[in-house]
Amino acid sequence: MQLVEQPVRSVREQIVDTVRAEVLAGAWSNDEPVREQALAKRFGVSRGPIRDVLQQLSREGVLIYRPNKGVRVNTPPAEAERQLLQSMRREMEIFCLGQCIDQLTEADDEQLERILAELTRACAKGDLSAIADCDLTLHRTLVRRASGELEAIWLSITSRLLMDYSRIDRFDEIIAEHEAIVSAVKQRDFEAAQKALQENII
Amino acid sequence: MQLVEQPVRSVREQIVDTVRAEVLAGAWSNDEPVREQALAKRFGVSRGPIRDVLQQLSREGVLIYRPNKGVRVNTPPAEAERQLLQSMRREMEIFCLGQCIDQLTEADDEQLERILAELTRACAKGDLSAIADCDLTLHRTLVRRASGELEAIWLSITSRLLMDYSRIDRFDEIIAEHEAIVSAVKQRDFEAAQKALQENII
DNA sequence: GGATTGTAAATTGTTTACAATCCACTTGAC
DNA sequence: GTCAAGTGGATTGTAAACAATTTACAATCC
Repeated sequence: MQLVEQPVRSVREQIVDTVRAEVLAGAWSNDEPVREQALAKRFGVSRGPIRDVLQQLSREGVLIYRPNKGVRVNTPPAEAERQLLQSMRREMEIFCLGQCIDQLTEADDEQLERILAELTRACAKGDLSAIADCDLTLHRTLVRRASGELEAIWLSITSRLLMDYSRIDRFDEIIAEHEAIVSAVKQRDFEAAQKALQENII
Repeated sequence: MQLVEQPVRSVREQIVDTVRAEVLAGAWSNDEPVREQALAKRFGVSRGPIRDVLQQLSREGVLIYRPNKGVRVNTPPAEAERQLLQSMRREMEIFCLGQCIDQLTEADDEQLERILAELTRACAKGDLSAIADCDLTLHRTLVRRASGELEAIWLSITSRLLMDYSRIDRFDEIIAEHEAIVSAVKQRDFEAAQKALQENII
């Protein structure tokens, strides 16, 4: 019998996160189509689960799907849309912060620290894919604590915003900004955490 | 060769819209699980496409998925979440209205009128499922004209908000509010349309 | 009697096979 | 030489069979 809520992510979820991180880091070409069979072979599963993965990432806006033509990497949103999405992302994260900050546990703090350490290591190595994944995961952890319902919406907004993540190169800024967030959260200082979030989401 | 953007919806999309409308109208029980095979038989397809449909509706928040246990109807969001989602929905629709109102064509006007007529007919018959579908489709049409990218996000917000649509019974108000929206849009009156939207999204 | 274990049916998850569609290239007429 | 239709390979869409998991119920033990 299972005592704690399963931290075990299904195979499909792992593939989703892996592919998303790679796309956000710019590892894939924008024009080249994504082939189902190639991914199936790479991850050692059949095309069925891969199709699920591609469908989910399409709904997130990371990939774009056209009937009978498969999927390809999506393009970043236009400036007007980007501003709207940015505004919505801020609104959501601050809401979620307010919802969850008072019921966070030490285990949550430790997890945030782990992600932060992983982010630092990824920056040191210049591993864009890992950096994108850590950045997303850190924010996502807070959102999820507030509401699993909102997580899916938040993800489809934020993924689109990070579509040009590969342009980012100021690693030191990334680390500093996320250190500020984690530090404020650990002290349960809502005002400071909110401020740190605002400055990170630009 | 295809000149206009394909108005032909795939079979899966049609099933998605049908099931969503039924769930929003309260036609399905909240506790009873949704069985893949039953749906496959009903729509005359195999389980593959049905699984795609269920996955999409789960990501929209209409259904909720648990590994190895299938899906069931989701519950409406809590009050705090509801207010956030409502605020985001308004923000999005008004943004989309501003983006699309100046490039709408007469064909768009006619489509809006058709949906409005369908909505009126559905209200006369008291067909909750059709009412929910028409309501959603009318707003969705405007959003889609502005941006296909935003449509998916908007849908996952609005579907959750309409999860307790079945409570609605003031059919005359529904008709009046949507008539106001369509009327203002047809006159390309942004201010009036914005006001009508604000009053409809409460 | 109540709890626990074992078993069979039902359901989901995955794979495999096949049909439909698309795409690039060839072929042929003009 | 250019453009059109045809053709073969590749890719996606669907269906059906198989494996893994869950669920309900019966049998067993204390």
